Amino acid sequence: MPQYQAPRGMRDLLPAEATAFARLEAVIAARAARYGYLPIESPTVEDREVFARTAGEASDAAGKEMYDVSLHGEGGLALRPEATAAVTRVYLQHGMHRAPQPVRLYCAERMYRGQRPQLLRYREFRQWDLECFGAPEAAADIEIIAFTSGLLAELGLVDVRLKVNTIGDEASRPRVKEALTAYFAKYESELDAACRERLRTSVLRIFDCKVEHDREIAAGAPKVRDLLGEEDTAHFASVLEGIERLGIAYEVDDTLVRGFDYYTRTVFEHILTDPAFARAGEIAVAGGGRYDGLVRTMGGPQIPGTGVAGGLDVLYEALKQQGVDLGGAPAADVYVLSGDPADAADRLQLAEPLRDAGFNVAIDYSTRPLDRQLESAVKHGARVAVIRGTEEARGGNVIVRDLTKKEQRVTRLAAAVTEVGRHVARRPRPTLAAPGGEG
RNA sequence: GAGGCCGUGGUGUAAUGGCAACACUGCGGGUUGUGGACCCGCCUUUAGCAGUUCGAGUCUGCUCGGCCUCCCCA
Repeated sequence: MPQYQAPRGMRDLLPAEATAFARLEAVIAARAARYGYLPIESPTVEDREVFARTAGEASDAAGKEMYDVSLHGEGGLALRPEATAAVTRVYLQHGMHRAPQPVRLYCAERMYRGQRPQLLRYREFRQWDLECFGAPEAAADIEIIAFTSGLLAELGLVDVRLKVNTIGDEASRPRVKEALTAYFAKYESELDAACRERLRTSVLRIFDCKVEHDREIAAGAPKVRDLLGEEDTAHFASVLEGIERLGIAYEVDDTLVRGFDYYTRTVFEHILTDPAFARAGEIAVAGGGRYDGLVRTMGGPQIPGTGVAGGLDVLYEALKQQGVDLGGAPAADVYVLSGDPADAADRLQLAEPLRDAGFNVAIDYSTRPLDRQLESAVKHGARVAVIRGTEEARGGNVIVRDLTKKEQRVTRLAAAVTEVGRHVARRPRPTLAAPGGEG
């Protein structure tokens, strides 16, 4: 065991995984852009209250699981456990509620929860997130769901199912709570400790309980949907109709409620169905819903919102489990070698035009014998070796050797780029200019 | 946070309480000298700290870490 290791529940992404995650994020970001969602980034650290006030007292993520941050003994800050409240803070702080609505925002950041680590559950994990502010219409919910289902399909994830439910708006909430509290109170002595606590703090979450007897009790509870007002019902009907029109498979789950108290009306989750992940609970690869009271809760005006967040770590594992090719770290295309132990500067100089031409070029810095250098180049995954400092490669010549075909050719130094190009493709180079006009 | 299982070089494995072994990888050296070969050597060792014992990788306790269940959720 090494002396130092990554903190509990946090992990390092090595080149192959780091590359795969970057590609995954790029696919999601591009899709978000296609849906008109603009990227933002926000600090890893926020005022503790941003989460504590919005998530609800029954939420562990924004309660006992929060990572408190202190500076010189002063507290009040926390590592963000979820995205929505943080993005809402950004929205309000920068006066985006006075920009043309709706405001559609996308981000992909790391989240932190001080939970006990398990498979696919880390203390530091990555989430992609879409938030749409200022759109009360069911169409916004539908689009968010469509985005997510489409994303998973685009990536090749098929072992997944969509659950949808409505929990009503804030006007219905007192009626819902009253009815459910009255029902569950009759069984209070039979409920387990956690649910007795929820009876006081967050009745709806009793539906989340996994204790068998509690589930039986919950099965007899009044359906939330039957307690809602006309507008809630109409909204939900529109959502369902919309998803159907788009050909998205779904199921209504009467007991689906989410872990944060700010949700209103629409809630949904995309659940993994592969047996490898089908444990006692269900693992959600994405989930979200509407939060029409959140902006006001945070001190802003009454502005509705709807959004979705998904775990990148979960997504990555699910795709891998399903055999989707996630690629690996791009190895160097070209390795520069030399038989001359004293030509370090020449090797460096030789690599530059190749790099400018778009090849990934690594250099063997050593003075090892040439065969060792070749062996090393192969083990580093290079496809082509460019060799100088030998008998053949003299007077402005270099050898370009295809390491796969084991064929080589002596060429003028000036023609090296062209010759290498016959064996490996140039890689596209990112630029600063926004493609397709202003971004 | 609660309960359970587990932890041997970089990786994968072995070792009735009695000399920690093997394979692969990596590094150094050699043979060869434009490659995946062969030979020699090295990688400071049983996650850490205590304890029981003549003697601990093996037994006990604590700590750290991983996995599973509860909890919670991505």
